[in-house]
Amino acid sequence: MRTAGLRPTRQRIALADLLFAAGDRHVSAEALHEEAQAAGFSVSLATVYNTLHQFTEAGMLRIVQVEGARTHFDTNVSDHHHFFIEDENLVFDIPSGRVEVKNLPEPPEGTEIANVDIVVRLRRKVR
Amino acid sequence: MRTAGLRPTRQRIALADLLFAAGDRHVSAEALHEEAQAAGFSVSLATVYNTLHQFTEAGMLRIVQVEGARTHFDTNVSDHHHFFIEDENLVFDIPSGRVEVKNLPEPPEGTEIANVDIVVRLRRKVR
DNA sequence: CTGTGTGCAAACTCTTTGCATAAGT
DNA sequence: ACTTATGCAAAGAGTTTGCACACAG
Repeated sequence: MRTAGLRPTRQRIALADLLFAAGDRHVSAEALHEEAQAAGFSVSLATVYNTLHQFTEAGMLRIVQVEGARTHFDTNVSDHHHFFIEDENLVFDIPSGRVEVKNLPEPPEGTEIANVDIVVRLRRKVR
Repeated sequence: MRTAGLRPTRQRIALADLLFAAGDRHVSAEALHEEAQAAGFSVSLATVYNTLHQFTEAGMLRIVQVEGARTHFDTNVSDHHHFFIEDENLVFDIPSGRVEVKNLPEPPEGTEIANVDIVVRLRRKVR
């Protein structure tokens, strides 16, 4: 954290604990905020946003934009793709190395590919 | 339009004209609203939103969610994917039939794939 | 005429910002 | 002490909604 030029404040440490304790996670700012409250320490929502963005700039998180409005932050910063269950606001990784994209067209004149995002939208089976 | 159970009102007709006159288009509500104003007939932004959603439900448009916040509506309702130039808010189709996804993993127990969206994010080459 | 559509403004959701206070080093 | 972070509340962007008036059938 220090190497990223970020002061290890209480709030940042607490949020980092929540984020990186378990394996890969996908959180929205609001979800993380609630989680922090539930865990008993108070952080303002604004600070959660700030912190998430600072972590993102430091390369510790990446942003996954799977739906309008809400932004999801992913603790897995390697190159991979996502499942998304619409009705539940749930994002999770597609096991990496599995998906392969073939025949990507050349990008138009004067542009280059920044990255390729694949989102597989899921729905619950109604039985 | 009538077959979709939608009354062909002035506003709807005018918006449909703008949308379907030329080939495939990708518009945001705001962009279409401005375009209507520029074309000399007044439609309220709320009506543009309503109309776009009604057209979407009628299967005449599809929603492309490539970035946070803004929603893009696509007049090409066939199965295809998109290029997106971030800094210009520009969405356009990847020539269909070209891209192919291999090795898609099985969706988790109890879910099924609703659809697969591929967004190729582009950036302008700086020369 | 009757019912659906439109326009306006207010409400809403998610996110960002400004500024005084608090906390790290 | 000096500087950077935090918290709050207000502002902002995009979208939706409620309700009176207008218009298509």
